[in-house]
Amino acid sequence: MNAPKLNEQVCYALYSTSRAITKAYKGLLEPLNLTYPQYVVMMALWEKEAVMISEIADTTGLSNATLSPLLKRLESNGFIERRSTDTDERQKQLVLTKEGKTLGKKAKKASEIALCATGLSEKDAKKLMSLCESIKRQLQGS
Amino acid sequence: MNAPKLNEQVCYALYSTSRAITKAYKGLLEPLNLTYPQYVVMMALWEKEAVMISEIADTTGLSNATLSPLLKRLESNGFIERRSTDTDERQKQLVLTKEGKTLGKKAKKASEIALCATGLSEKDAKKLMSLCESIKRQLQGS
DNA sequence: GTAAAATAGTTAGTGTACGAAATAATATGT
DNA sequence: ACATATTATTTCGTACACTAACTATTTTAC
Repeated sequence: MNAPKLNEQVCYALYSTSRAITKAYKGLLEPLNLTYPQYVVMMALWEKEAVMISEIADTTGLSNATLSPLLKRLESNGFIERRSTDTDERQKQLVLTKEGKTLGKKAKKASEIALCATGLSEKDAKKLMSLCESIKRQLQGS
Repeated sequence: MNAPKLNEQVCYALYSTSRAITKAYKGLLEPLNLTYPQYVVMMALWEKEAVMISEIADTTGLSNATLSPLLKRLESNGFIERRSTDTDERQKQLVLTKEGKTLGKKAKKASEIALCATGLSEKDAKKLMSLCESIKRQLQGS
């Protein structure tokens, strides 16, 4: 039958590998009280400290609709605070709590273990990331 | 601050690229009445025709809990049938309907357009897939 | 031959993910 | 000035995605 085959699909390779990695991260992030998507959002915050929700949406590529409840969970876990701005009542600023900042250092170790677990050489890791970047650029453009 | 950075993470590169591709597929699969995960399951079925649910779980890496409702949707859309086996009342066999088989040919075109949209050369596509395979192997083993 | 272990699927509960509609506040055009 | 448009975020509805608990059928072990 002339139908697409699972093992020939670049897209499936990325999809399944991404899921495998998320699973591998689970054990590393659970002690930190984070899920993988929450960890992604925290990474965006560790780099910038005080940002609006839309900025996080831009840098992570996650939709506002996804972020809204996720950020509430991060807040109720005590990692961030959401305060509205003085100048514009619509936008909300995200600020790391002391606990949220501390988390950054612990997470550093988790990310190193995870990279190790992939078994990638530094060169392969770089290659993989550049291929991914090129795909994203291409898809954005079209 | 000594925290992990988004753009240095192989894992995030895969995670975000996979999401970008799924989004790109959306427009291609919508006319076929399929979501991306449903399309993945259908690919597994187009290769083997009559299989048990656990086999699909093995080949796709999706959990039974994920597959159970997804297969119900595929059934209610008329692409597959789920019948229980004579020999073992527990297991259910998945069989493609005529419509389900026809879908394979239409999907072939969608998958080609999607691969094109990534902008990858054949060589890069192969490289990417082999890197992904190596990561999955490594994570499975540990 | 029957109690206990194993197996195949489903269900429950939590947390993404997204598009589209809703809400609320600010900016703009006349 | 004030109706209209724009912007920032939330809510709604649908569909994954996973672990753990449950149900229902075999196996197996004694």
